[in-house]
Amino acid sequence: MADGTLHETVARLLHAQQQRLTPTRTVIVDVLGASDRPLTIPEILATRDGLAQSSVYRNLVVLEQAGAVHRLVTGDFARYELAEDLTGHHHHLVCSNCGRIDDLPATPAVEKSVQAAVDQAAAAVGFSTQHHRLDLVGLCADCAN
Amino acid sequence: MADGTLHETVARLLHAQQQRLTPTRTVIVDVLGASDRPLTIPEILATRDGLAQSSVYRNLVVLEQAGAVHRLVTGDFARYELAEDLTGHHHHLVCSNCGRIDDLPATPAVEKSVQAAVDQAAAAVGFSTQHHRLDLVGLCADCAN
DNA sequence: CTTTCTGCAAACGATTTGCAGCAGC
DNA sequence: GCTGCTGCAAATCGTTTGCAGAAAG
Repeated sequence: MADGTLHETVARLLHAQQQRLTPTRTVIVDVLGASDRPLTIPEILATRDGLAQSSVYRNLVVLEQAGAVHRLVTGDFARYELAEDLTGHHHHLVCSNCGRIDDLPATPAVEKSVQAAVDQAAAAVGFSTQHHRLDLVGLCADCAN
Repeated sequence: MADGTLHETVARLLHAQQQRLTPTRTVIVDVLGASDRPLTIPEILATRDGLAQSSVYRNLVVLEQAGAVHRLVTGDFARYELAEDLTGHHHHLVCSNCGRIDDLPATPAVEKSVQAAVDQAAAAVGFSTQHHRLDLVGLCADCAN
């Protein structure tokens, strides 16, 4: 997705919540958009000087409520990524040794069978599925040696 | 799994780490084993009187390191369940409205396609998969109305 | 007896919030 | 001007840890 389009899309999501696309929010969206994996708050802060920690926290809440950003907690602290509407559906590779998390683009074959078989089982117990999360836990290339 | 067998299995896991199956640990294992969904610390504390919060936290760490208990963080705080070795592989139904999490037994069909297709994609980027986590996010029976 | 477990209370650290100043409309 | 955003510092809250007594071997 081109940057211009990304900014426009986020701006639209924010406006729907009576929120603006401020400079700080633009920076956060750019940082997340430039990464191929979910980032922690310290990682976001480290990319640019002049970002206040509390502002990043606060804006991530706003961006998450607007549906532009997704929060995920796997280890000891939270990580953030652009919402799948903006980046496309994907899964995560979680390294059980070093905690690193990478993105793995979804494969159509898996998606289809997951949706079909699991949604059916879920519906049987009265659960209406909105979306799913699939994480693979194992050793990343570095930790596997 | 019969209770006797469960206790024996957990005791064996603990002994492998030079740890004992103490009364508090037995209680925790029983509480988790009696539940069909992962429990929070407050929920565990509420089931029995006389449990000290710090002891529960400390013993859950020990039980997790021994491989008897699994910790998962989805919302604002952690939840615990018996390890899949003891309960069998399953997925989670996460209610996006009330935060409730229920277990969903794994279906052989999905497992097979997930393992095959996703593991292959992961291996292509140098990742060696140990296991996977599949959560369905949506509305539980109560919240769907 | 020595080592481990327990419970209390204090410490910790990631995240949240109150407040005063600044920017946008 | 009024309303919302920012940054600082203080508060919050789930979780961890130090310590002294109790329990297990």
